[in-house]
Amino acid sequence: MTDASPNDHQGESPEASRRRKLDQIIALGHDPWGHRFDNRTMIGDIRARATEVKYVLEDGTEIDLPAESELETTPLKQWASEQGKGKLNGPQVRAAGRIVLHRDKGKLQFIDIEDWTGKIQLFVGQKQVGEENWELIQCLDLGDLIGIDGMLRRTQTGELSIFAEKIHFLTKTLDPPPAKHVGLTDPEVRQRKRYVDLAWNEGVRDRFLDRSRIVKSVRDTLQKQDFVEIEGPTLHSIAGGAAARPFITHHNALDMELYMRIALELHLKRLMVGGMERVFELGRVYRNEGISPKHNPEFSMLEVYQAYGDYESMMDLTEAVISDAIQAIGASETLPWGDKEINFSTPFERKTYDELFRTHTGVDPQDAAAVKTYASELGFDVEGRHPDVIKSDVFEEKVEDALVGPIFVTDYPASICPLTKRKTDNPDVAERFELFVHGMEVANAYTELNDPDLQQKLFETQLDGMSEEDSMAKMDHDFVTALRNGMPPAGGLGIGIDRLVMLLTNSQTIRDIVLFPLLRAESGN
RNA sequence: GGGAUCGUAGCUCAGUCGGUAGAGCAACGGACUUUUAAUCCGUAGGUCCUGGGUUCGAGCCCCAGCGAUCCCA
Repeated sequence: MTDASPNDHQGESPEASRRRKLDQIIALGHDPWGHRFDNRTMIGDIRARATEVKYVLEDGTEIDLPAESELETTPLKQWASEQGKGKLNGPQVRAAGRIVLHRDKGKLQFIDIEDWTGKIQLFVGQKQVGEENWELIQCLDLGDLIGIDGMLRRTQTGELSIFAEKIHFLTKTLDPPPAKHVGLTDPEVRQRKRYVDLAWNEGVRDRFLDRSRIVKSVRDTLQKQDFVEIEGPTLHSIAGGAAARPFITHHNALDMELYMRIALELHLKRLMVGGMERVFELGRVYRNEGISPKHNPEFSMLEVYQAYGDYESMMDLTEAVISDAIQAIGASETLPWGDKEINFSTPFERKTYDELFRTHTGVDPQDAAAVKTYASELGFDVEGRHPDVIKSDVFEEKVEDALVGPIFVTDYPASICPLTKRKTDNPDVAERFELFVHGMEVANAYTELNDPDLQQKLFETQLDGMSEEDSMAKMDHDFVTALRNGMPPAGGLGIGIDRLVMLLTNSQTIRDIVLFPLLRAESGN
């Protein structure tokens, strides 16, 4: 070692210490930023090879080790001495990962490394790796990325470990990691520095990997049923298809206002006019509204359209999408939700809007005067408002939050559904359902309105007491023209992917399942 | 938009009545070749979110701002 005085580095910050080691790594002739590292085995796969570790007696007899569960109670050292003289032998392996724990016993170090399939302990001895490699090992810090060549064996206590023959330096981490086993707790920092959250907080990476599996599963389910995925425009000249305030932007060359899309609906329906009989899009939509545990301004939406179907075919499809997604993450039909549970066994419960309204309010949904009185007792502004708008306010307040589900709420008041086909025998009721789970709206589906004249009329009708922002009815002449060219009768379905992921991963806030949720810009930057 | 709570070492958190800024982990020096959040001895480390105010004196009290979390609209 050097002849530096004992307290040479006293008082240096954790970061300065890491920079000093970085320089030392360079001085030792290594690249602190590493290079390609071929032929490694994922740690999960290495762990699966534990059974290949044998105890070999002096006469060459190979004996299987006791099961992992027995090793917890019986020290391996004691077991080995009962078998007779011999030594442990296992496969030669190469791994790479981040240093997540470090126990320094002087001339012997135990280093736990982690890749995205698991963790494993490294047994690193000065004598075993040689003087040159040992000097490099003195430059390791928590968070560094290293590679290792060695034999897979077990320690005396039975811990599966790679016994290092050579350590390769792959990348220095200059920022000190958060407290071990505690990680980052400040939700703001966890979101701003998602890389740290992912690298160090328990379960975060798995949750986002589950999100990917769910999204893949949704696509697989639809593709198995011959739906094709398309990519519609995200810049719209009319922000239609939903009731929401859009983000507004501007195209310079055309000198025109454009809106970030708030829904996928109207372009997918245009495609059905064009003969694309089963289409879907799974993509981002943008709504310029408040941020809450259930709302991020940009979020992922699935919309599916099936020619010659109706809203009941969409119920079956919804159940298939969700059941398959649960399987894809290896979960069971009964999932935890905070201190409650969700039972996703199919078929989901189905109840009509009016039925639920009556149950939860005790008011006859057909009696507009009674509903109005009830609403004003709840403190709603009722004067000059359309009866169905009033009813809808009450429904949101008294019914939605009380729904545990999963439950399909069916048959909505037609007047608040300007894009939905009416029931043949009752034009006041729309063939629509919404799926609710623990008060959250997860899916929304219609038998699609394909009558161009009625569509035009509904676009022209602004319900009393409903602002343009609250209405789905935004005149879109081109869409009406499309319908005049023949859109088949169809079922359409929208699923909020973020909410589905929340429910399946027991995440109470959308910010835990969106990698980079919108945050205010950091001050000082 | 309104209300409540919070912001202290790299991380997690204490901080009493307004009176010299604390711990654990991480870091640094030392001991240890079978440890499991290793252990033991020692050392260093602070823009107490920002700006004002009250006070002999403010991490603490008051005002404003910034940021966050939760609830409500």
